[in-house]
Amino acid sequence: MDAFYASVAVRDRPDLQDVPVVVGGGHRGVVLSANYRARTYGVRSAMPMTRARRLCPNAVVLSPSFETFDVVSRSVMETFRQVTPLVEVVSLDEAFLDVSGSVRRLGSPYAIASLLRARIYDEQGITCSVGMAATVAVAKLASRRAKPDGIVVVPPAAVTTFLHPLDVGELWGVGEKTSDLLHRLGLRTVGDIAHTPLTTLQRAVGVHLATSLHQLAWGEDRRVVTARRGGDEPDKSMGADETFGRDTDDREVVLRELLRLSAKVATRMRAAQVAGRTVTVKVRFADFTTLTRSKTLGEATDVTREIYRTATDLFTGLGLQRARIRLVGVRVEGLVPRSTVQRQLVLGERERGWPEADGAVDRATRRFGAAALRPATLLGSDRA
DNA sequence: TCTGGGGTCCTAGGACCC
DNA sequence: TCTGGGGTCCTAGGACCC
Repeated sequence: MDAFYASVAVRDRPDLQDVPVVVGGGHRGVVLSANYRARTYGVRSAMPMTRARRLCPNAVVLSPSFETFDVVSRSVMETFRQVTPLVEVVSLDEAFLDVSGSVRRLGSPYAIASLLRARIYDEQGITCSVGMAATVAVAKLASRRAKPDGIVVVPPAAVTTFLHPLDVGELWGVGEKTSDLLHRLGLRTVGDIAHTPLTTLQRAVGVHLATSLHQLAWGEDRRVVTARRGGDEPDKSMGADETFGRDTDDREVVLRELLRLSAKVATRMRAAQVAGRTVTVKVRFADFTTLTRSKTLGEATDVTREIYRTATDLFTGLGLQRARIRLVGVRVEGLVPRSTVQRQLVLGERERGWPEADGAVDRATRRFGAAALRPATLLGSDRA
């Protein structure tokens, strides 16, 4: 989809059609999506909202509505599945389709792309762009070239001609840091990567990335499209973090936030019927430096109190003195199905304890809403 | 009022086991 | 003529993706 969140947000607001629109906001947020009008001012995704407002003071800022994005996304994916069952959902607004089996029924790949774009525009009122190639990686790059509202085909014979002039940063797996590193080494284009000895590349960016980049630079990509929906595979970790409205050095404020985040994560884990062994706490300071501390428990847990206790131990272990803290986070890794963990009986432990309390909280909030029941420490932490 | 929140994967060192 | 090799697990940090 082109500028997905922004497109959906303005879809029912014709008055905003030719106005710069930015989806994002929050007190210290970033741009989640900007329509093409806003982009002419230099506004980009992931940019701090402060900067976006400075670049484009007359932009209309809309809050994201993920429920709506989710609904639109699901229908778009269903439309894709009418063309081929081989739809690999990458994110809310992106998917790979293997249409090789649909050609006889629906015509050339180009015709299929046109059909899809027309259907999605009719049904959802938003535009999308399609890249077509014999490999997933090249199709992805082609789709970027096709934006907005277009189609780009890269036939097999044209792959290296298409790839080699591109900046190294275009390749999947090359972000800002690696791009800078490669540029410093004089490697600016995908062609440069292709013509650099693999060993040289490996010394620069590590064996794994080097091998993958070298292959991609020559258009080699063994990945196949696998029919997959978002959330098909179980999560390996679940976490939550939050940036404070303003930096804090108040230990009580931090601990309260750790409790809120622990409860949020544990609730999600119980809903998904998983438990995890490793608890990680993340702390970001006012200067944006970030550290993590983790602890692996003897057995997996989904108990709010156990996650919280581990998180506070880890935080306390840092021995911070009046540090200005910007963000804290809690993550649980090593998730396994709840049914596979057998709770160890601890000598002297109550027959009923925190796990039962969690169960009661879950049942109450299912019936009466998330605001129905919460630790007293967290009362008054929002307006509910 | 610079810089969100949800994830995954890789690297590297050290402990520990056989 | 000091101390191998292979493996797993844990921890911390970092890069990347959407």
